[in-house]
Amino acid sequence: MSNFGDLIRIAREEKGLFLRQVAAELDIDQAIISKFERNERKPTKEQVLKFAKFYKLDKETLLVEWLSDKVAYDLKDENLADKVLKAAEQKIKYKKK
Amino acid sequence: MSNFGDLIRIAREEKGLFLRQVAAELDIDQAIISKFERNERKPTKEQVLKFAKFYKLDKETLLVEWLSDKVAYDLKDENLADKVLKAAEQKIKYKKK
DNA sequence: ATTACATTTGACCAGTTTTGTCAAAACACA
DNA sequence: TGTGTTTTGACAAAACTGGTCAAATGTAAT
Repeated sequence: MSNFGDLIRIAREEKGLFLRQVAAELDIDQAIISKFERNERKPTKEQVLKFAKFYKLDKETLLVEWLSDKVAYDLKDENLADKVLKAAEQKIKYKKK
Repeated sequence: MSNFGDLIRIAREEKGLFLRQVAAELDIDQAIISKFERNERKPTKEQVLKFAKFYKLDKETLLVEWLSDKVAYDLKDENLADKVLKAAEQKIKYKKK
């Protein structure tokens, strides 16, 4: 199962960059990026988009990864997760109309 | 499409109670309950359980309503909602193992 | 229109959580 | 040991939440 941290760590390693370099480029403290890569902290949406652009990753893929991490985290203690997701789906569908 | 606010408003009206009375009984400010009923504020989990008990509503139903409101709210601006929910479902399944 | 009561609104505060900064500690390895 | 990278943790600033209260608004009866 993938997650946001893995995606950006792999992307960075593939490009052979150091945290320091990415930090300078994106203007985000390298300690924070280290935490993002280990899923210890959640980035903001703006940061997600910065990573997508810089690493040339698909924006949508990265956003989905990030948002689903968040949702999964919110529901982590809930044994009702399945029902909740189904109900949420209905609500979102309904709102679209 | 139902939501948490509607459920507790209907329950209160069926019992013919005023906000003031419910507020006193549950020890929650009546202004806040008013906001819960209009979905202007989200209650805490403890408050959800208080309502379930007081109105004799099914705990699980109310919790699902509350959590799915929250998830739907988080995804309200995202046209990726479907993908996000599917991904979140996988992540939750995966974690259970 | 005035009274009486219920609900809603909005300003404010306090406590919590989130985000960012930094330097020191830990790690890797020549 | 020395050099460079990553991780950790303490701290502060900013953003978000939840609660309190009083004033404003709504509603119905007289």
